[in-house]
Amino acid sequence: MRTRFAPSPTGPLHFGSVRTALFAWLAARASGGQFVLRIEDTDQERYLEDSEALIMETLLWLGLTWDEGPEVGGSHGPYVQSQRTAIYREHAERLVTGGAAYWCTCSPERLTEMRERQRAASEPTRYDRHCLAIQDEVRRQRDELVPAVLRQRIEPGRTRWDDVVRGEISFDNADIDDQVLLKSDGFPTYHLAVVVDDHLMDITDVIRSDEWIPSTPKHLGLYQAFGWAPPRFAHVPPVLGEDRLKLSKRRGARNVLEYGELGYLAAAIVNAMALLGWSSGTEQELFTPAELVERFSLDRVHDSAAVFDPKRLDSLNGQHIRRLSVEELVEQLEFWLLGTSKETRRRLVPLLQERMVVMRDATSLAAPLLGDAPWDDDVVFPPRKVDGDTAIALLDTACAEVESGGLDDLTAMRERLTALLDSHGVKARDGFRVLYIAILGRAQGVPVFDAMAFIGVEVSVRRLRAARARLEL
RNA sequence: GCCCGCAUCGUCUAGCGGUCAGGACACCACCCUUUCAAGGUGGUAACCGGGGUUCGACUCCCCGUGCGGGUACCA
Repeated sequence: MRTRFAPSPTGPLHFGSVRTALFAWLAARASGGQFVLRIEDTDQERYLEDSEALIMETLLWLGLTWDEGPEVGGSHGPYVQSQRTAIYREHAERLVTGGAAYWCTCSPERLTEMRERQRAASEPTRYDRHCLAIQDEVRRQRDELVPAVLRQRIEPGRTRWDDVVRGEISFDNADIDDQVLLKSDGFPTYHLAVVVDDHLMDITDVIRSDEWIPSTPKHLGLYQAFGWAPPRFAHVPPVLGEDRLKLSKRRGARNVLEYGELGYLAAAIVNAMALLGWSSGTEQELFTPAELVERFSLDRVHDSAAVFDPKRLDSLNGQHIRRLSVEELVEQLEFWLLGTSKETRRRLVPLLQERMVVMRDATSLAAPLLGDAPWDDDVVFPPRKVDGDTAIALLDTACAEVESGGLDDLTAMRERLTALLDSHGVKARDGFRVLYIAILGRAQGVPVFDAMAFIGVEVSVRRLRAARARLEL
């Protein structure tokens, strides 16, 4: 199987477009075939600088490597459509010769008016073939350099295909427009380019978003006109935002790379994307990319739109983080715990790992251990259910404990402090909040005894005393 | 307007004529517990509506409704 991802360089990739790329990649990898990356830059007006690099960076980050395409090359290149214009021109000629395409010099104004008329008459809007009837005249106009487009001549009949995810779909050709194949600037439209390229690049399975369903009959018509066997088509459902609208750049869908900056793991993103429209059929929901490759198949792709749920991503990301080995996490955390040594991170990981949803959480969780622990603005101290006397006694005792080597045996120290709280009639769960606030600056965070062991005797004592001082005021 | 597609808990989904309609996320409760998490246990929660077909429909067919997409010299 050979599949491809063919984005147009009109901006960064969002969750929905990458999900489609992922399905194409998984299908190729699952079959042991190839995955091709092709840049569809036939629209010069919408071209956006840097998007090509951004697209590749995104794919690479997620591990969606391509066997052929920009950067890596391949035997079916070039892989950028703007470098293939001669190929399209040549194929367009073949269509003209075979009678499957014709030139049209209709003005945009006439076209607009025509469509309005059709709409008013409850007819489908499609080209009325005005120019087809006067080809001699059109030829003369073209000689005089009147701008012209090449149109596909749609044959009467019915077009049907067996879509890999949708099943049979069919269209009455009477509803299909005589599609523009070559624009007046000489560039091909998507429709011509995609068919020529998919065929020339030996793509066996066209996996694309379902917004292409209505233009598939045109593509099928082109395959027929060229005398080529069409590929299989798999139209995958769209990914919707929480507003139930399709994710799009225009509506501010987030650039996938931003998830990396937020601290999401590539593996978790891939996992979450795969679950949007695909399921394994088993109850397993946590997958590594390798496991996905093993299990994926196009025929298990669901056929209705999926709303992207960020909470689900969070959950998956937390699970992937917990699946990481200590060494892997130590490695990955370098960026989030800047300036720390590997050894330091090794000591931190056990305290952080099960508390992280995104990598970025490590930064705030570890902050009181790596630097100062300024008190949270709305911290209540002493906390509820703990009277001042008890708090003072606990702080003083803890201080003494720490100074006399209590950090060498955390369990024993904890037990003695628990006993102290007991004697004051305060529950450990309430009383120890005093310690959390003193050491971490707030009542939640990494286990406080481990935190004290990490920051050491001197810093622990200083923080305990500072907290104690607040109670005397 | 015309064409196409889709329809199971709030969300992602399993289901492919006979199930107490299963799982995950989220939510709630409890357990564990030095906080927060993590983990464990349990719970609330769904087949869009109407007709058929059938001994029997979430499952098949039709209609309606809703939603999505297309309808460009954009992809």
